Amino acid sequence: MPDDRTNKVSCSNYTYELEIPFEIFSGKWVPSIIWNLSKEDKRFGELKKAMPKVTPKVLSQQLRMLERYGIVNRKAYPEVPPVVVYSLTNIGKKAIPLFENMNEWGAEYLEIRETGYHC
Amino acid sequence: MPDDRTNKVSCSNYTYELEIPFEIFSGKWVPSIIWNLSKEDKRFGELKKAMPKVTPKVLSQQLRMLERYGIVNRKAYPEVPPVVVYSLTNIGKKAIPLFENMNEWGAEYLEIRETGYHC
DNA sequence: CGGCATCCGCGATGATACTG
DNA sequence: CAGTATCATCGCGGATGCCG
Repeated sequence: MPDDRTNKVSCSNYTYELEIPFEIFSGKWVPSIIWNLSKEDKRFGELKKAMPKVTPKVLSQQLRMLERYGIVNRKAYPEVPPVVVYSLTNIGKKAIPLFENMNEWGAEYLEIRETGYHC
Repeated sequence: MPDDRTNKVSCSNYTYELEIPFEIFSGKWVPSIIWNLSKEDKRFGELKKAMPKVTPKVLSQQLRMLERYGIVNRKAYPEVPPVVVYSLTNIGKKAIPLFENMNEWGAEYLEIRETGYHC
């Protein structure tokens, strides 16, 4: 987690910069969140609808965490009922290609390991 | 975890193939393991030396898991004292670019977020 | 609608000691 | 050298309920 006051990750606690994305993206629902937001900005309820198996509490938690990390923007409109729109920040958007590559690798992995395997 | 008998991940339990790499690479020390093995094959003790903060138990656990997923090869030579060499499989090697990209993104992230930040 | 407060279980990780 | 055995811990994530 980022520092409480600065919301920044500490500089020197890593052996490789590699550990930073693994720390940031390690939440159970983070990949799905970013995957969804990469297509379009979404309201809390829309995200929730796209991810039926996550509870609101945990979804909210992970969104807040991503916000502190500077990966997502949270924009709240003070209306009744409330409207809250989440979007990816610039650095967040720069992570999208990573996720696309991961997705490709995942497909390749399945292909290699599941060939001839009845599903 | 892979199926007990086939050691294969199930075909249909994923919303996106994206979830597969996140499942496989989610172990706390997995990034370091793969990062190390991407440079050269290594014996258990060499890996342990390169990762001072992991206990042998957990290192062994995560190596076994990666072996079941088909990411690493384990080659044991029946000598005294024993020699065990770990290496990346083909599909494991195909993940190296992903890790390099993650590393780059991590560096970029630090640069953006830590500019002007005293470490 | 978009949360937060509270309680809780469990799996992943860690510490320590021991072994073929 | 390359692990296993045992026990302890700890925090993520889930369930439920309430609120502005």
